[in-house]
Amino acid sequence: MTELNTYNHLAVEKKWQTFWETNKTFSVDNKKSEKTFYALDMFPFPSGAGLHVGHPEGYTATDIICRKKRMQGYKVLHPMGWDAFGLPAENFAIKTGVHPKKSTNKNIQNFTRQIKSLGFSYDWDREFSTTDEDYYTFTQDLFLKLYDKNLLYEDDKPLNWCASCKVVCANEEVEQELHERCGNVVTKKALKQWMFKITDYAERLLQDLDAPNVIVLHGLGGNGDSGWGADIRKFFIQNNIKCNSPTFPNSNNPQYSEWKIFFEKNVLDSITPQTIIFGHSLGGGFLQKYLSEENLNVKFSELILVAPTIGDCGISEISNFFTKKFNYHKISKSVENIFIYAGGKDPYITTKEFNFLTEKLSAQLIFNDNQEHFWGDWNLEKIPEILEKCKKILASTIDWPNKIKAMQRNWIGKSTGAEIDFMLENSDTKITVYTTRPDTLFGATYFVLSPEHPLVKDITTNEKQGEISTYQLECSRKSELERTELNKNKTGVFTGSYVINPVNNKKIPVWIADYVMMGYGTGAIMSVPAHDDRDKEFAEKYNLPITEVVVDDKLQNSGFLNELSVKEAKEKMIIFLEEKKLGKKTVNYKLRDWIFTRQRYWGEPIPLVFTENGKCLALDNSQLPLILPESANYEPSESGESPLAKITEWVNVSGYITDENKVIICAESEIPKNKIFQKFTRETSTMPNWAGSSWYWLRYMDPKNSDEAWSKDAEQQWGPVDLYVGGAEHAVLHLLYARFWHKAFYDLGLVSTKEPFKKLVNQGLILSYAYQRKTGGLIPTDEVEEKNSEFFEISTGEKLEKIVAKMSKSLKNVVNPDDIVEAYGADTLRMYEMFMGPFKQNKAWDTTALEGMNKFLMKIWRLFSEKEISESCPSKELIKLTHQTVKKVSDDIDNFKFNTAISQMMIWVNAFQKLDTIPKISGGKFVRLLSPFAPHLAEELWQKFSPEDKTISFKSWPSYKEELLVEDEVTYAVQVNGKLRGDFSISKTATKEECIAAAKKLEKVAKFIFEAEENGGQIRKEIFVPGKIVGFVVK
RNA sequence: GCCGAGAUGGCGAAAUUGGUAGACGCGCGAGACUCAAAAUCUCGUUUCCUUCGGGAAGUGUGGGUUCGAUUCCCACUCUCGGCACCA
Repeated sequence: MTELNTYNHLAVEKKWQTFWETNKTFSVDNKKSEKTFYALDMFPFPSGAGLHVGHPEGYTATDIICRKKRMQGYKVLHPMGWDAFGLPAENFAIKTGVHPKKSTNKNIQNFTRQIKSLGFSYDWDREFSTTDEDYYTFTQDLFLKLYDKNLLYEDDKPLNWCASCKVVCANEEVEQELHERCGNVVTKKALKQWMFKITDYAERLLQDLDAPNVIVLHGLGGNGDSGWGADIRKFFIQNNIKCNSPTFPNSNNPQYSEWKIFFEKNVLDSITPQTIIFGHSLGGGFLQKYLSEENLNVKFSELILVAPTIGDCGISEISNFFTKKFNYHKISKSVENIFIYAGGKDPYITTKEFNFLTEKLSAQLIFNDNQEHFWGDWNLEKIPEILEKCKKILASTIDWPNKIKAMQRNWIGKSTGAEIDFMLENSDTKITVYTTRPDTLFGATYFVLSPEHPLVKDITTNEKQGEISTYQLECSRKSELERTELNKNKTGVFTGSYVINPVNNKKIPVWIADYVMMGYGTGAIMSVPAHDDRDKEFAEKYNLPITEVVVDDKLQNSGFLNELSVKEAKEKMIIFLEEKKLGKKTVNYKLRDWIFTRQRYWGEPIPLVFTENGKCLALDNSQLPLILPESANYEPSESGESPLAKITEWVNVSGYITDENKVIICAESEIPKNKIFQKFTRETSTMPNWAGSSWYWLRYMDPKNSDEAWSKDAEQQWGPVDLYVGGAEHAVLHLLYARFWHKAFYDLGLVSTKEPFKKLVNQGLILSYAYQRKTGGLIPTDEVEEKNSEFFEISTGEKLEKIVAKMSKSLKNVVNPDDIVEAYGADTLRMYEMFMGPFKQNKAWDTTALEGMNKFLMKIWRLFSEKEISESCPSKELIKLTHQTVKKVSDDIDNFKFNTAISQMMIWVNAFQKLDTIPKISGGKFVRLLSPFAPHLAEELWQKFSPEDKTISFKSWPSYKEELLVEDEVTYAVQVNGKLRGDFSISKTATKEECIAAAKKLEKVAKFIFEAEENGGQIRKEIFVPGKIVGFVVK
């Protein structure tokens, strides 16, 4: 092979990486731009093991999309950084004695080298680590903002304790009773901890998972199919959001009663808690009147009143809409948020009236001096404030995989039911239960308290005291795991007391049993063994009575509920309970507050101090960053005390309290005159590693800002993240915490969107092959030999099965990206990982297929270096192929179908390699299509096309012409009775008759029709699908 | 048990308003080039039958709708992932 044709991937890749780095090709500034795109990879924890081949999978996908967006003229924010606080770094430090700061920095260096070797187009000027003082000063600052917002409290209830890591963990970090970090059993331990009130946000975290549906109500003389109302509908439907803009009857001469009937028939049912309603002019006026007089079943999300009529405005046609004053209080209670868009030049409604309405509805007013009535056939472009609003709605609507949304819904665990009060027999003690089936109250035949319920000691009769205490002790000794594992065999003890069923005054026995948990509902249940499996099992074991109250969705033995359906009975029972003050409708969540503090060294110190009286105060902002002390003994303790607690000179400090009730630490000599010098002790716990990752996407927008975590301008410019790519393992950890903090930031006015991540995509895992014995044991790869596509264990000769398994050191099937880059190059690794299979699916690593990809890239190299690039015009066929390829690759990138995009590029190469010279116009398009996938090779090739360009990165993305995609001649398949019998080619302009005639002429078709006719059939039907199929039905 | 995703050649997989199932790649087979090998190129490669023209079957299973179903509907089996005594 000649020197000319050798592609030296090591040299070429290094050359371009250096070029991009020294020229800061991918750096972006924050100057305002119309077309921006923010793509984010879940930033990695820089582990000592280095990069896994799974990392580049997601990184390559975002890189492809970013490189394409840049070529399409977008300003692209594509950052990378390090999530470097946390247990593994610290555990490594304890094992080796190397300070976590040192090992972390070393790991970051290694990760940086590895990631840079793959040629991703990150803006490295925005890089940071969560462990940087410049970064965690703002983690602490934000913590204090949330503390001031009263979202934190101290609690000393028993919580999850990992004895192996000697650390408390959040509920989200416990998987099947095991600590997700180390796999050891988690036990309960009572420790004082800071808790985040994530439960305050439960409803919003749940609701905002669902997309809104938008309804637009037009005004007087308007309709749903013209003007900006129709534009809004188009806008949302194009973005996959349901939108309805109905046309009201007789809109030139409207009657309220007629509109009301129409609204109730066509719109009302579609109103959900996620609904957003735009009402223009009379449409807004109508809705005010409707909400003022009628009750909706649900409180909807947003009401956007655009130049709303508010009363008699002198237009005779609508006088019947406003016979009496609105009940503004009732209107504002029907909806979460109201916005009013008003214009200073509105001929019908005065500014004074708008202000009046805004105040009455506690709405937000968006006022534009120059707007008139937002009317007519104007399109959305002409009403920028409404367009802005639509974009905001879209930005707050998340496009996430069902799986992740389902997991979050499940974790939040909302249920609706009732709390019902039961009275203890012969006593005025009241015990409340929570149930989702209030309809079955007549079937409650016994009553169970959790063993930890505070009332147990009060209600236990003297003779049962001993038995109960023994049982309680037994339960407290069981670990959570045992309690769950033994769930097949329920246990419990009778307390000796009875409660009275409030609907039938029957006395029912009170038991305690550990299948009822203190943490959910009220820690007490009414048992309906006929209609609950767990209650039934328990009742059967202890011979408790069972009363059936529902048969085939009909209530029976249930007094006033008899004959009702379950749904009706639930409603009626709740009304009954509320009227008699025996209970109330209740919503319950499984979500618990977020246990935030950790008893470890390697985390952000918490900027809180305690006075000598034990009062907790926040540090003044000027005290940040509160630096993690350098020379700590970072061994954790058995007691759950943080290693920081041992550094007495750090813990014990003095200073004074400011007028804002914040603490400043200083020497006595520095105290202002009117302040008292006093002692404080610091909070010694640290934050969990989730803290740093709960706001990092915002820091990338403005990473060098030393005054604030991010500026408003930067946030408005880039937020929210357009595309977020990472593994599904963070479904209820990072992704829930991040949404929670972001919503709190939204409430604080720090961000302009309700959700942080617009589109979320999870890549599949990259797995490896492993070899399994019949008995199930896995054999390391190097102890296996292959004979005729079968696998045998070398030592025993036993036949093994090839299976797919996670990469692991012990199986010796780990692939190191460094080795691949060295041997085949970054482009090969990138292309291979994209070609392995569908992006979202798990895939097994196959080295021979990787080699195949390398061959493909070398084929491309030879195509453009061995053949002359000519000015010749490609054939019609090849022009068509090139345009098809442009379309396919463009569409596939947008849809994360990288595997088929690459297939199409292979088809292109296979066709063009048959030529003697490569037409420059086609080749240039191809190289640009290739560049997001294999940027090094593409840069190198681009020099052959356009040596005056420094880089291909900003060349325009190729376009295609729709009309060139179809041929002049099309091939029709011909079917007889649904079976393929032949095909023919014909001009694409041929008529149906011409095609059918041509089909009948085909020998085989004629034969089958003839045979059918021989058997007494005839042509019953002729089918014609333009451009595709001609069919005959012969019977 | 509940929720989510999925099942197509020897293997990874394509195929969306229902219209030629298996694109593209890996592997395998044959050939060309070569002293030879590697690399490269060309051809073939769902299964079964075949008189070599072709024919039949075929997308987890069983039904249904249709001229026509991988695609839509009903019932079921299995695999993977998550949650789980949540009243």
